[in-house]
Amino acid sequence: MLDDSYEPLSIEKKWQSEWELKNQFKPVESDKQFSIVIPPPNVTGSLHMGHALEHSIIDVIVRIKRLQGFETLWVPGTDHAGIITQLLVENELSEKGLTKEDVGRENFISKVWEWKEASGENISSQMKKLGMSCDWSRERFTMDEGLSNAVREVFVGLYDSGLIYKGSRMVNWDTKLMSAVSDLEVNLHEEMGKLWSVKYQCGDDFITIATTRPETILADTAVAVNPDDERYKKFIGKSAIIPIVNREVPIIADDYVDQDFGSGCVKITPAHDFNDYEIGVNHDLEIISCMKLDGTMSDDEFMPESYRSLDRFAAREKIVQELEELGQLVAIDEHTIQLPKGDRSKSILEPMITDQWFVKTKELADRGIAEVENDNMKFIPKNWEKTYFEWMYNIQDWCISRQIWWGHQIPAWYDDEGKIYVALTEEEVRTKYNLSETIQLTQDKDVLDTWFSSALWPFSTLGWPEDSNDMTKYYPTSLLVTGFDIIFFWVARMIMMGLNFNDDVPFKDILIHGLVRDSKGRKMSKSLKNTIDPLELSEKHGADALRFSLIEKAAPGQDVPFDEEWTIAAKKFANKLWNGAKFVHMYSPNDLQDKELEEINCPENKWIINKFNAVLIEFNELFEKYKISDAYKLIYNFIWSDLFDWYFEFSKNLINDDETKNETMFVLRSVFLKSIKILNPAMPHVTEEIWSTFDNSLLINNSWPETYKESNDVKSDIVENLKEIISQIRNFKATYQFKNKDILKINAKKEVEDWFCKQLEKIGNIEFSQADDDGNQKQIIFQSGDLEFFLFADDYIDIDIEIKKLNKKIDNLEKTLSVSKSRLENEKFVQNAKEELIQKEKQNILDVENEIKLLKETRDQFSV
RNA sequence: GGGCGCUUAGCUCAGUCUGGCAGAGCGCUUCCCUUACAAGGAAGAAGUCACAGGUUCAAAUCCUGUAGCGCCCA
Repeated sequence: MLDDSYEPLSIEKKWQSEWELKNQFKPVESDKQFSIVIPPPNVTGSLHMGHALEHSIIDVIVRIKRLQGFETLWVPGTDHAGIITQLLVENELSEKGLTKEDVGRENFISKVWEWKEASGENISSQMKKLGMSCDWSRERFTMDEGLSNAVREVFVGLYDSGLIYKGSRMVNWDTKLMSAVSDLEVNLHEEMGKLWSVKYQCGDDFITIATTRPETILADTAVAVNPDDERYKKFIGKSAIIPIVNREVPIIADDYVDQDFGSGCVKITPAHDFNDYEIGVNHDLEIISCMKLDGTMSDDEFMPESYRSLDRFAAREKIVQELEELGQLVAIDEHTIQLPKGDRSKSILEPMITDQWFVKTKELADRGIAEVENDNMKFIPKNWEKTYFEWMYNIQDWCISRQIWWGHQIPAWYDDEGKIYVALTEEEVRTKYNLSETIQLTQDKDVLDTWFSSALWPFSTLGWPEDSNDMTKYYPTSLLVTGFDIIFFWVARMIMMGLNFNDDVPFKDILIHGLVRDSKGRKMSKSLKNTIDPLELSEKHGADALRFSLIEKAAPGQDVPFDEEWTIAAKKFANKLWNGAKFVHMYSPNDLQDKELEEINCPENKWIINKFNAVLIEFNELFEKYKISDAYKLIYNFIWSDLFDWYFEFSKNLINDDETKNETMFVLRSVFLKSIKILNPAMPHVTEEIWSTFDNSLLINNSWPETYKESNDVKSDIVENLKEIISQIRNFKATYQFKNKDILKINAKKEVEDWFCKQLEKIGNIEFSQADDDGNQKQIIFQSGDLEFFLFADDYIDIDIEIKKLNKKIDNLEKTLSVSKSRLENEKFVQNAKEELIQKEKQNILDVENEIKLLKETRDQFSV
């Protein structure tokens, strides 16, 4: 039996261990499969609201598919988050006064693994507390042996087919991490900076350039003007002298120069700016670097000694000062600049020319585009495919090497002369390239971008490159659920890799969810102190409540401005279910016989069954379209209003009557339990607990409910009229300050069936009276459909108030009537509108006219 | 500069694809501890569907434009 009150925490714990113990999260063999991989959270992370939302959506889908009889697999796991994890362990070391260089690469890596063993289970255990039904036996980590093999295999495969190359290119360089980072990991911050105007000598004349980065003047190798700029035409082809280093550089013409920006004349520093680099290459300029990888000025010969090894920002101040002393600083203006900062380190990034590994993306992207264009993969909502296309059409080669230690070390080896050999292992290199044992080989020190291994996730987690059973069964996966913020980082790359190595898409549907924001719609961030801890919420209100409150609000692609009120409301709903279950037990004993629908005779029972059918059908349709929030709002309203508020009340009266008792007990229990089933994927714990008090089986592996055989009996429609009459009576009572339990004496205008009278008497708290209507007494009328009831007004009310109320109603109805009439009077409407609609309009006029007539009669008799 | 969204009740949002009398939850007001449930029940108030044009018999919905807000990419 159920406890008196609903206490989520204890039942949630109980069912979580029960399900796992009974292996309920593993796929059960079937002829149809549903598979999904988790977007792997960072191993360093802890669960935030975004995860809670994403996982709740996935879990609902997974649990529904499971109930629908699919062989359902949800693979969990985490990624190794190269940069963050390394920083984290470095910080731990620095507390002991050590650097990673002090302990050495090998020791450092084992320290990271130690950390992972100790703290890497955080997210998974938090997910378990929320009841996520992943197959934990298949949990994966991107640094696992199998996944590392997949990474090497893919690297070698791409290299051998010419899709990976190594080259000296300008990349975004993080001077703090001492590593390259990807274009995507650059965040531009708009900040107030300065624009310095500096004049360079040019023969006897001067030419003034404008720059936001004066410290790079030391590496200038040209000055550029726009070829159409009349002011500077005479300078083109001449040379200018770079101050301080006194380097003579050419003055070139290039369309890139904006005549209206600054002086219309720019310095060109190919080694320190992406645009300048391109110009440098086009004009065959000398490329000189003035900065070392750690962001201090270089020690090269040309560098004045006082600048050598000076930090880049100190160098800026010094050079400005020196230019001023030289009289070459013309002006300093305020200027907003876009500062590129590292996504992880937050330090200001520096464009640097370095040797890096790249994936050639064009060819891979073309195929990824085609597969979405031809609908082999669908974005939901569809408009996100534009974002995807936009990026894929303009894709740049992907810099995949990182100069850090934690990650997949690149499977490339060099001989003494620096020649590159690529294979899975050193041994294979020797075989593949036929190298003798005497040749010394050293492996590339760099590791791969974490996203490189994440890109393989939908197949590396299924055992690829081994020819595994899981691969055959579960690839391509059915669905990916993720946020729009990683369409580029992750989704696009998975698509490219999946297609290239498996000749098939990695997933068929891509369901995009929004961002969880605070209740005012602001992004959640630590600095705003508006973050919410999902685990805390779950402990306060229950995991079911948290899950339901997220599910109910998460329309595809829409942001979720979250409010704890929702979770509180969802907990109230769970509590309501709890009490509803107690009600069902009380009115319907457990040893009940199953009944066929043909034996159901009561209109009230038919009514709830028809309602349920309609709800289930609509729920299924919404679910197929991934409109999960709408689907659960629908069942929520059905359970609370139709089932609990109305049907439970009807059923009390039916069960009190021996004739209608048995079938009602059956319908009550059956509709309740089917509803619980639909709810189960969203609120798995409380529904399982309730189920367990009715049935010995588990709900989690039960089957998805089916509709009852349709009952077309129009009598069940009269239940709607009954509800309306009851509402009108209650409204009357509320208006005139009667207590609900005050019994009103009501007359029926014409004969109504017994069942109807009984329900009306009990639920409406009225009593039928046979009082004669002599036609002279004022009446209050309750009317719905063609049913009419009345009471004698003088017995109960203030006539004036009632007249005002009636007039308001009549006004409203007349408005409606005139709309309908004007339509029908409109020839074009009659010609163009569907016949069905015209009929509906005609019927509507009759109904409304009738209603107005009644109201007017009532009013007129009051006015006498 | 390019792209994508959003603007509907006090709040948060459905509804827009596929045109047919404006919806939900929360909040608010009033009444009620009625034997499943006060974590509850009943009743009620509340909207120029951002604005301006257009198409149509009919527009929150389709088209054009404007304004405000947000996000992404340069």
